[in-house]
Amino acid sequence: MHENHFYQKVYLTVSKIPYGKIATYGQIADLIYAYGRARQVGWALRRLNLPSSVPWHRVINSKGFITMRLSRNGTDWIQKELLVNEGIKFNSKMKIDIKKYLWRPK
DNA sequence: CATTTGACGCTCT
DNA sequence: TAGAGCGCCAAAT
Repeated sequence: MHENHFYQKVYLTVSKIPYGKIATYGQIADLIYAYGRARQVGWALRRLNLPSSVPWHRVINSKGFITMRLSRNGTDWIQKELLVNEGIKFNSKMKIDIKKYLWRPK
């Protein structure tokens, strides 16, 4: 099916984010030539069965926050823990300095 | 089949 | 963390 192809491209691109770096949903969409489909990138990551070899935790929203939602069933907090383990700092508002950690693929 | 929801993000106010 | 409105569209209801 077509959407599976979309998901595979998401996973492949997310897998390229280096340790200690982060990317945004919109950035991943851009990289797979799916401009405007940031929301679907989120859907693709939500579908992963954890633990996963795909570094899903390195994708955050464009505001520099992890999207905290009850419906994530705790995976939002797991995401924070994984990022902290990679040396990523959060300020008192739980915001990440995107400029400092953003992955800039060459 | 219709409507709502949501791991998004941009513009305008 | 401003917040509302809108476009996006797969999945859930």
